[in-house]
Amino acid sequence: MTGSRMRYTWRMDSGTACPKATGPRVAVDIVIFMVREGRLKALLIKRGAPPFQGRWALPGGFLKEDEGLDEAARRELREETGVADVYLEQLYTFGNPRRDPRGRVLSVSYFALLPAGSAAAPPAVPLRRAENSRAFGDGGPLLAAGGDAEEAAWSDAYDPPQLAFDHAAILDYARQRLRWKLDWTTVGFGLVPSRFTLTELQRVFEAVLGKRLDKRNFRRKVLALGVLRPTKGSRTEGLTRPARLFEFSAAKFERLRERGVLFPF
Amino acid sequence: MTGSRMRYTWRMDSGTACPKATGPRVAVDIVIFMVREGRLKALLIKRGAPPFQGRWALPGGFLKEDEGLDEAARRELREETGVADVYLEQLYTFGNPRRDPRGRVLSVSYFALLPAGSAAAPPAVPLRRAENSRAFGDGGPLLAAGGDAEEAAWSDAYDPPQLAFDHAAILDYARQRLRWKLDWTTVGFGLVPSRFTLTELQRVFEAVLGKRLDKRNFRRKVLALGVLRPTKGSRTEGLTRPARLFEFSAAKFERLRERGVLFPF
DNA sequence: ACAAAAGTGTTGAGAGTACACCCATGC
DNA sequence: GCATGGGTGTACTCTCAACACTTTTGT
Repeated sequence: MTGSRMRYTWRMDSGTACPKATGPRVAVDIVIFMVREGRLKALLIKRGAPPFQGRWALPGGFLKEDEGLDEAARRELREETGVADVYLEQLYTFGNPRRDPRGRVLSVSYFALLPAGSAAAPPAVPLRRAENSRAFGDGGPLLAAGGDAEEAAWSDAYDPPQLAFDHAAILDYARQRLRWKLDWTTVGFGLVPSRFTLTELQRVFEAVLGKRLDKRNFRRKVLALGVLRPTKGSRTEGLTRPARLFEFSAAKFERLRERGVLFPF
Repeated sequence: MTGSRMRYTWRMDSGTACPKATGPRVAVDIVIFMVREGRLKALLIKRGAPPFQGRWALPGGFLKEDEGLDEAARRELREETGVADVYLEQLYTFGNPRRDPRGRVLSVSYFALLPAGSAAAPPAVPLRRAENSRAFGDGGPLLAAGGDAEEAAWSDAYDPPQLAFDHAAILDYARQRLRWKLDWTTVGFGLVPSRFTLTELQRVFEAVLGKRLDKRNFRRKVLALGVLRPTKGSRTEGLTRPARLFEFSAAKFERLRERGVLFPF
């Protein structure tokens, strides 16, 4: 048996004095992925307050009363990046009693996928010497509760700096999950804007998987899914032959669900 | 915006008077799977106290202070079934603010796999008219905090009775995850005792997938994994030719990890 | 005409699926 | 010797991986 044998007291009321709902605090942390410069990046925040002041950490904040988990994650996401309507999936809940030196804090972690080229996010900066400041400002990030001087930057997801708390494990896990799902589901389309060329899509897959793919095989496979619709448009990258723009066809989704190809959840 | 705009206050101390750690309460609920009578079953508990008194629910209880999530899940599992050292995996965290009528309760859900034929678990009883009483008794189940008259029974996992809270969704999700992982990982071996015949293993797979499998293909596939070692022993099921007993060879695991076949986590 | 990326087919290997008969044992 | 489950092999299909050249455009 560990030290505390106490069982929480339970009360039906909700908004009054203590002791009321006495549980651990719950943080919602998000791994926000995006492909930039041909690499998979994750958004990090520099903590402005102890503990781990000055350390990089995942964006996140505390769950509010009467707020759902997904809702909280979307709120954080919006606060950090200004985006809504992106792919968001719950990852795992980390609950080591010592993961936060301040006391008991669970972290319900999520991962989100931002389309390559999205605006409303901090510029890509080599994180080791990040000098960029906050590049957004509606509600302000919650993470450094009480802190100020924050920075946000896109870090290489495969080579992050030292992170606060157990955020390194969270990031690792998110990377793993993303890679795993990339092959068996359609999450990959979440990393690409609504209209994209097949080469762009391939670059995104390559960035996540960390290896080159064969152009012909990739195109065949992705087209065989039957969820891409060619548009009339094309995009000319530099001074060369224009590439056809495709878009994601939500209509053709259901066939895949049945095959179990889509997100299993 | 929802009603409460309050942000939790944060204090460094931990064990004193309130206001201290003010977060939602956190329950740990477990879907305990087992194959019996050729069907996939899940262990359910009849609630002895409101809310949902008399309703069936997943076994579970509240997270204790200073207790890790996995630790809590294992404790619950031990309390409900007496077993330890079985496959246990975190499933998902359910956080709808209205999921518990008493107030805010998160449910960190797990699923566990018990080897077919394990003792120390309630007898199989048609759940609709379950008459069996508690068949175990070290700490006693935590779930019906304050309740008494509990029962436990194995329900068909594909056709459960009406469940309390959002436990139906949790069970659904667990079934889905189990099925999904069965093909791509080695979780299936968690549902089988340490030594088993190939037919027993096949029956378990069939119960989970809900369909018949071809004997020859099944054997080829499962042997091709290279993680089964034939033992000297055999088991004679009834009055017929004895079947070879196999065991799981943990040694040959690592090859699979690399191929990504093992649990992705 | 040339540079630069877009686009396109074929072949071989391995995995999955469908399918039917002989074998060892207890009675 | 027979009933019962244990155990085995082959052919077809499909998916995946390897591999190189022609086309279109802007300069």
